[in-house]
Amino acid sequence: MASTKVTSLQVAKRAGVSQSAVSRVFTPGASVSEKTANKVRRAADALGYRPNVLARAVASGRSRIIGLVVAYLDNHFYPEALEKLSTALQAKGYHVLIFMASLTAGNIDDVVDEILDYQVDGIVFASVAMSSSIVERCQGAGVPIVLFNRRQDMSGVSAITSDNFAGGRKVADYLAGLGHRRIGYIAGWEGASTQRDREAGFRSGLKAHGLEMAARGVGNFDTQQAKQAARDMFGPSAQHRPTALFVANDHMAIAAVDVLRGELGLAIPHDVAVVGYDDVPPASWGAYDLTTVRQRANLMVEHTVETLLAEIGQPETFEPRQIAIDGPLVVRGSTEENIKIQAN
Amino acid sequence: MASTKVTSLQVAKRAGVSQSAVSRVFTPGASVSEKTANKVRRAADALGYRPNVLARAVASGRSRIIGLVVAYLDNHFYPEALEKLSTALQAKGYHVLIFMASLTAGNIDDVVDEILDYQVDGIVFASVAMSSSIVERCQGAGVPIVLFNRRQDMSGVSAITSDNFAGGRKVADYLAGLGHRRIGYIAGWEGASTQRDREAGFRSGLKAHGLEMAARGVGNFDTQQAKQAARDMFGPSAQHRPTALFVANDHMAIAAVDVLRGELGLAIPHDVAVVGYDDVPPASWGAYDLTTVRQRANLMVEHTVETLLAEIGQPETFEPRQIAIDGPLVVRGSTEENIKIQAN
DNA sequence: TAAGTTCTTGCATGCGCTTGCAATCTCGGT
DNA sequence: ACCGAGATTGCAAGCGCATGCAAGAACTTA
Repeated sequence: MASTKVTSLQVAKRAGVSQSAVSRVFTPGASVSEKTANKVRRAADALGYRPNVLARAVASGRSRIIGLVVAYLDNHFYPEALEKLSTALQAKGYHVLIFMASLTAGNIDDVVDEILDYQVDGIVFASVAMSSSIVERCQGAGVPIVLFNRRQDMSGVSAITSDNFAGGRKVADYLAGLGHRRIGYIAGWEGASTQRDREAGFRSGLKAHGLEMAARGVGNFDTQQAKQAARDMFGPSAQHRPTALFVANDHMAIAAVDVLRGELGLAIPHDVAVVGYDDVPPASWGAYDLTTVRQRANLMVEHTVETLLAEIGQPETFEPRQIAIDGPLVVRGSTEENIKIQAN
Repeated sequence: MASTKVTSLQVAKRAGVSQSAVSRVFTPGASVSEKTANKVRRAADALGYRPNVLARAVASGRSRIIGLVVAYLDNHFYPEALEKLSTALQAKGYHVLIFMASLTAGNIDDVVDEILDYQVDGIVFASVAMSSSIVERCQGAGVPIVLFNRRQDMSGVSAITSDNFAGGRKVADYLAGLGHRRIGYIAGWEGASTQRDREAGFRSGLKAHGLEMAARGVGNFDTQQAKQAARDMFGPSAQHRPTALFVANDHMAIAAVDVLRGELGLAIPHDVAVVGYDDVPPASWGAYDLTTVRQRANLMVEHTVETLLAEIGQPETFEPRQIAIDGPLVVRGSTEENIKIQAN
């Protein structure tokens, strides 16, 4: 019904109250009597009035917009997280403004500037390499930030990750427990804490069993590189092939499986057992049935939202949090023949 | 360096010009001399000034925010599209505010209200069922909309899709050409034009070859339902199994393959050839190697952006566009034994 | 019932920026 | 050196809403 742009002033006139009264009615916790609130609501409904979020933002200094910086959406873990994050924030009255840090700027710093231009109330960095200049900029602007799926040992910024060290360790324990003695590893990108922690945990686990990494390739979280690493490690020219392979994430692990099985004709798990990390949906698909460490996206998102909103709410008393969420090892057919208990 | 919130007024003072001069310097196409522009830029840099996008938005009525409504991100086609869309819009100076229409409201109408509250300059609906009330609301608010991957035969709203009819037809042509005579189909959700068009094209293609659909299941774009449909169609109790199966999208096709191969022990393509639709990344993974019709996400996004910006730019002279982009049939190993020419 | 509280409400101002308008400049042409 | 067209510039009035403040209303308490 509403023609265009109904303002609070129009509602005020129709309701016979002041504009500020209207504003108060739409501001939770403001002081208004039931009576005027009703008058205002009636008028607002009749006119189809809805507060202008942007005007509200410039007036109040709070935009209820959260910036999300994300590097790539290839790895299915991120769309999943994005979906949950957006939904969770929506439920709290916030909304997500997306910024792709990938191809575009190359320079995350530029992206951060763009975000700040929008007066966001907070920023979530999903798997993005931080620099101290970024942190400074945000802190200078008084904008809380939280790292998602990345840890940074730097001036108190909050970071939510899964417990990658523990996860890596679990993999080592598990594979060693299965009797494997020659275990290879395909690493992710060194710049990522997820990679470093997973590998550290894995090595620590191996060590505890008196083992060492039998071979190491680098995939940089890229499928092509992961494939090449798998070829190098298991190809015809390779000697002393590992009997088990841990890959730093599922995305690469799947690529590796394709090489092992499709190109090299190896049977999984008979010739080589494969373990990934993340438990993205494709990991459970029949053709891969990949043993992996689950990242509990739900929990991670929950903590991310809670942490961010906590800091937005109480900037001065807020203490940065570094949360690492433990996730279970999900055993599937890529490591044990008999495992066919598949849920679905 | 900047402490907090540098305003145009501060820049103006420092540069010795009026506040409006500063504004003009940061407004492309405004009238400013090189001389003052330089003074202003120098001052702005020194102070670390950046225009407040929100204030600009309320003053000018243009927010440079595009709302994106998306139902689910499971189907990998959407993250991909989202990534490209966001990147493309970013390049044009716009940004994407995400709204999940899935679990949350149930009621898309509420989501639309929320979006409009943000004074977005336009809205992209990705695979969302539209209602005329939504369209009215947006038109009433003067906000251009474009449907992505959905068509709606309704009051001139723009819609960008792939040419699903042609795609379905190609599949029929192709399978018939391979000699298949009993071909099954697993449908998507009836409410989606993609489903209807693909099926219509497919049927039309079969007919041209003197064939009819040999079996039909319904997957509603959901993997579980697709699996069940596959079981029903190819399970032990089924008779006259089709020799080929067309599934309305890759997401379901992969699930179907898992059932056919994993549960029913059928060989693909020997026992049954499978074709999907979308060409999402997993379709090309070694374990599936799925023949499919490619949706050219890049082109679709390009047209979406162009259409939206065209309408934003010239609302009065704009003519709604319905664009259907043709995509090639990508032949892989799920339909022909010898196809192992895989790009990567 | 009067004094004292606690609630409500309107006023006025401002958030940071855009933009129509009118005044001022700049310059080429003669 | 003078005039007019076009380019610059500052002024001031908003954009739609939030919010401190002070005045008025409503409610307590004795």
